[in-house]
Amino acid sequence: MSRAVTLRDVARVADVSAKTVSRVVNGDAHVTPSTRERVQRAIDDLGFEPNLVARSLRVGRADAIGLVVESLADPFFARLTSAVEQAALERGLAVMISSVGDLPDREAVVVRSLLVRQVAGLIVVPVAETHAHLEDPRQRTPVVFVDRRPDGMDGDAVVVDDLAAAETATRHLLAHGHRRVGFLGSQTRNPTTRLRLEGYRRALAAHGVAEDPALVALGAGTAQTAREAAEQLFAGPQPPTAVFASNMRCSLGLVPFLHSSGRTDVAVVGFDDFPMADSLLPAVTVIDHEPEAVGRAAAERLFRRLAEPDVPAETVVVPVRLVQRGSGELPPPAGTTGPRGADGGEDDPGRTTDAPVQQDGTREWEMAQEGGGRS
Amino acid sequence: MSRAVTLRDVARVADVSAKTVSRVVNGDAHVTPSTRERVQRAIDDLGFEPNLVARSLRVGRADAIGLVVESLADPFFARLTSAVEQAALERGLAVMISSVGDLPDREAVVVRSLLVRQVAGLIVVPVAETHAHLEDPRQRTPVVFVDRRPDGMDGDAVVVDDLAAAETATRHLLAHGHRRVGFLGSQTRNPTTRLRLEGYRRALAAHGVAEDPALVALGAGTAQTAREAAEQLFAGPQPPTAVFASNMRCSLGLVPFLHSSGRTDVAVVGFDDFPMADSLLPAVTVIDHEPEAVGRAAAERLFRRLAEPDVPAETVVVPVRLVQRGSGELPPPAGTTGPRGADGGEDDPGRTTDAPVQQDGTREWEMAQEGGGRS
DNA sequence: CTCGCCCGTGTCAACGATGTCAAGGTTGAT
DNA sequence: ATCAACCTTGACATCGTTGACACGGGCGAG
Repeated sequence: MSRAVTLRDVARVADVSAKTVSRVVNGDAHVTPSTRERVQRAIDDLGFEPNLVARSLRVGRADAIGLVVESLADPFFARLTSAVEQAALERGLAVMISSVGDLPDREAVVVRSLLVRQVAGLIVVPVAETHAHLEDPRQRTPVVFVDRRPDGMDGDAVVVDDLAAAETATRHLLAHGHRRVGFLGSQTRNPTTRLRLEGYRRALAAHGVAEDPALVALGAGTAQTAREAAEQLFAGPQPPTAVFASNMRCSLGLVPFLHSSGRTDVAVVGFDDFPMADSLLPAVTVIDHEPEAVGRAAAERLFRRLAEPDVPAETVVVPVRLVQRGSGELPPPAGTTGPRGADGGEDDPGRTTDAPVQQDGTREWEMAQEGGGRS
Repeated sequence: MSRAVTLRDVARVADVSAKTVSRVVNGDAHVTPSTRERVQRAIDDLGFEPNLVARSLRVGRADAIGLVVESLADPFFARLTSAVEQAALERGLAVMISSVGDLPDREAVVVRSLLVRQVAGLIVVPVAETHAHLEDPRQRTPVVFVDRRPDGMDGDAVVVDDLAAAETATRHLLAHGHRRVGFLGSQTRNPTTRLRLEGYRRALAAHGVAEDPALVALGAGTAQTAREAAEQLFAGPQPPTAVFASNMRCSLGLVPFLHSSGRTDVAVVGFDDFPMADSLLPAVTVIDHEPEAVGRAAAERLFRRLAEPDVPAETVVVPVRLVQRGSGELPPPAGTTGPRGADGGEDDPGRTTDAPVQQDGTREWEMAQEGGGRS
């Protein structure tokens, strides 16, 4: 259990000052090659590794970023996390990760726990109802919001156009003749859910369909509770003939329920693609957005801000697309349909791009200046 | 952009020394109530938050643990990570995470990057071929291996009995009459894959079935490459009638391939449960082990070691069970079967527990002293 | 040749917290 | 009353690194 090797140890062996060793370690150009070589040899001989905690204290910032997500068990956030971690590693930054779970109040706690560790920046999936706990720290630590933006806060964000995407999904079902379209979501205090619910409502309104409160099931925070919410949705006297599952966990609860109860005739569109979606019968139609793309965009945005603290805030809108696989194109059972035929003419065949611009596969994203495009 | 509030600032306001503030912050009992109250008020007034980086430097350890997994995009590791993070949060520890991806050499890099940040301990899913890069640091930083144990290393570990589980899975297929059973796995330098392949071989041998190299497909590191490997498996003149997918990514590649090519008559047993497995037709039979249980057990083990560095190393074996859902019980097509009937008498009906002991739902795990149970 | 500049290197202090030790005060036992 | 033991509190050094600054020497410009 010998003490770790420090700069001073190296300095003694190389017969220079600690400062010079520091210069070599940090690749400072102002070191004579011969000195550099001597120091380097001492470093190698002793197996010196710089203590990043000490460095962090000295420079006032840890070389780590914090990531706060809703749930790591959700494959969407897991893949997002993976992309962030990847991008951070390329820049030599560590990633401290925290998940909030379904206790929104914990967001403030985990954010604080990251801030006291002096993270250089934060990427946050906002979950809490208010974000006052972020206002103050943002003066010192840049924050990039991802997946959604908290109410009334400006700043950098990487989002999808939830409202438009949800409206598209719902219109898709309506266009296939459904009039009793269910909505499955988590909490309305979750801004994402609220926006998606609003999109759902707009689609209904556009089609002149009155909203039936019995068709809106909320409280689906996990696959388990989503399943229960779905059960209730179908327990009523007039169950839906189609359902919009407004996030991956909802799909993961809804779809197994429909399968296990033999209701695979119900049309489904899910928000977020999920594993196996295209191997089910029918395969599940989804609104897809790549979590890796979202994660990477958020990380890049944060890095840019760390490099240039004073550039104006940007909102990156990640495109989504409707992937038609079958479940979303099921017709309603005879007798429940409205005036339109089952083959609604609203959608393009095949894969339809509903987002403002199509991703081109590189890292070019549509960028919108602050405030653009949100309602 | 005002400077952060420090101990000294609080000390000045409360008219005490910095040391006393430190005592209050750390709950030291030797402070007069009146002083404590005065200091506390100053802390609240100023909004003081201790700088954990400074504390870490002083005490020589960061209050964070490192977690190194193979891939966060794999839901198994994502859920494991979630459990570790949860357990760490309860103890006020941060979690720094790194994934290795499919470049085993990166393991040493990411481990190093965590060590220089002075993590108090590491939880590592071993991926690299050698773990010499861990030998030395382990003197200072405890390491718990999880999911598998690297060759020839002792120390704390939380594992599943890969060999026995894979043998069980393969026997299950053989018992249902299959004689051409395929194996889908990643790399044989991955100890997990090697053990599972060995289990597969033992099952074949036990049933007197000769191994056919054409039925062993390796190199499936991602769902995509797994799909390609599966395609090759079925491209040969004598394709398998059953396949053992030796990890989740393999299942995630194999199953969609079988579905999209209309080969849902092929029997499948997967290692690791995956989302939607029970909603597919046929539902997928799997060897299930709870990633949350594995993660939590690893975290608990690490915490115990941090508290008592000198207790002997322990290996925690997490139980697995075979979950029969249909795909693993499919009979071989007529004409390919051996002497046994389709309804092999080897397995119990319903859910079978193959691990040494059944988990009882609490945190009691079967503990094995070092060296027990591995071959 | 001299002045000034830059280059290589070193000295010193500081980042913000805490361990060590000691001072002064109080309490209790004799 | 006296002394020991204890309690509260503070001064100081220190964790390992880096920023600010200084110093001496070489070199180019005038």
